Amino acid sequence: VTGETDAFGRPGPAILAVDPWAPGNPVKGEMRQLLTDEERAELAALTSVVRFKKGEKLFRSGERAHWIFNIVSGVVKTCAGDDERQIVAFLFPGDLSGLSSEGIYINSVQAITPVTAYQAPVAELRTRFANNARLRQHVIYKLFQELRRAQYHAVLLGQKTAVSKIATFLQMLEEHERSRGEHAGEIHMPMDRSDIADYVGMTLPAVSRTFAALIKRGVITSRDRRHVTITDLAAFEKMVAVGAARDAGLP
Amino acid sequence: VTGETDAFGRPGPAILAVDPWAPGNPVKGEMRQLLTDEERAELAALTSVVRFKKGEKLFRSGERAHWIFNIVSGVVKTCAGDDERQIVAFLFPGDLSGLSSEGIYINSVQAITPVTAYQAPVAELRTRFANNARLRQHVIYKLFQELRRAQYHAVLLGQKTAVSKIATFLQMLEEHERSRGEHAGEIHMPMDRSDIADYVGMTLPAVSRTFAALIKRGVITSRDRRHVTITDLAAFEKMVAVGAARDAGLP
DNA sequence: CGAAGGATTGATAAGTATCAACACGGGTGG
DNA sequence: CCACCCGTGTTGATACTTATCAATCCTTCG
Repeated sequence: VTGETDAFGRPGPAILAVDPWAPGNPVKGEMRQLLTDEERAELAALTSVVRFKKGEKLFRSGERAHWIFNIVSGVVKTCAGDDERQIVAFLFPGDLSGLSSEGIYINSVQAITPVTAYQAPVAELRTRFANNARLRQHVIYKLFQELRRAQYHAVLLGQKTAVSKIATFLQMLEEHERSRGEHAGEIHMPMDRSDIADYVGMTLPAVSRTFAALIKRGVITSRDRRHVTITDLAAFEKMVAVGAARDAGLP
Repeated sequence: VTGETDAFGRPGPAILAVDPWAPGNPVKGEMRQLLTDEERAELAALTSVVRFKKGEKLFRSGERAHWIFNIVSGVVKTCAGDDERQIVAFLFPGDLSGLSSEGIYINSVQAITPVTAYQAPVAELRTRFANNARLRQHVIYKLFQELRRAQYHAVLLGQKTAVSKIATFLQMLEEHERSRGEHAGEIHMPMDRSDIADYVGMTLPAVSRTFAALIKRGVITSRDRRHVTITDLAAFEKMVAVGAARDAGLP
């Protein structure tokens, strides 16, 4: 294991999540690093660091689920089954990947930027689980988090108009950045238009048109294809699924 | 606590799920009761039985999350936020409900049939958690299960045509029945057309028309509004999201 | 500089949302 | 027991929106 470090310069796997039960977080909706430095060091002993180039696959649906991955840097897309046109989630640093059923991966996961990740063998992780109640608790927290994100994704997909979908998508990204203190007034989209289309349930041309429409109406401005800024917040929020972000306890 | 029993005549809370890691289940995709009789008895000591009439709400989004619910009989719908037109899941016996963020429920949950449920206080459940590693493990299994269901729901919502959505929805219900050994060649829909519309992201008239179209094409037959049978399996499967059910490891 | 993949834009047609009227069915009260 | 009534579901007509197919533009990388 090399000396891979996170954004705070600390080594070892990291799990970012909001506590599902404890009220009164310092900042509402802000995610915390759940693992202590000791736990991260302990887990680091099990794991190896792997790197993936943009476009490379971490694993495919149907393969034996030998590994759990923990994203350190970069972004990956999670596709349902092996159909790349069905994106069910984007994963960022601090997220876990490797969902399986009866020992078989049920997703295909692909890097959409250069990615660094920790890789832990499931078998050893399970024995480690047996001895570490706290770790299990943290995994539960993280799964709660993922469930909330999946629900919000469903809300997005349930929207009937293209502008609602794209606006909701942008709000997801903004809340995501905010929850990890990276909010800079500008929303960064690491994925390409085609990935956005597959995530929001639209075609690529429709996504392109919708961004153009939002810009034309003065709701957002775009520095380049991957950066947008919300310029008319009132109009923007009218387009977003009513109260969904707050109600869903994003992220 | 009264002597509430499950379908097998055993008392106490029940968690149904597929093991995410162990291969070689007796029947592929079949859910098991995760809790031992002893664990169920132990949990029963914490819980009380509650009953809800059709249409009654178990809890609302925004309320303090004091309780976790375990469905014993009946079906509930889980709505994102407090918007009843955003159904993110239907829950059946053996499922858990009470997802929260920072101590606040993020869903509104409503009975769509008469419902019996166990109700356990979160505070006590957390202390019980600390002493029972197995129980935590089971909760993790169940959350994996829910995550898979949520992903499959996203696949459904991502479908572009109405017949794909409805066919995928029917296949979800069929797989659901199959996974608990209730499959009888006929699919039962406990929810009304309006709930289906809110779940698949369509309007009520569109749902109605789509069922009519499937019947007219001879793909399904309908005994009454709540029971359908697939009569042309080949045509049916062509309408379903390609390979999604198998790939997603349903349920 | 050229090529290849990603993104935008255009024209057309298919499909669903919408609005509205009507049929059905189950429960209630006479 | 029957009639009525209200909630649920079906059906119809129209307008809007996005999927689709296709051509062009832009950008990035070799």
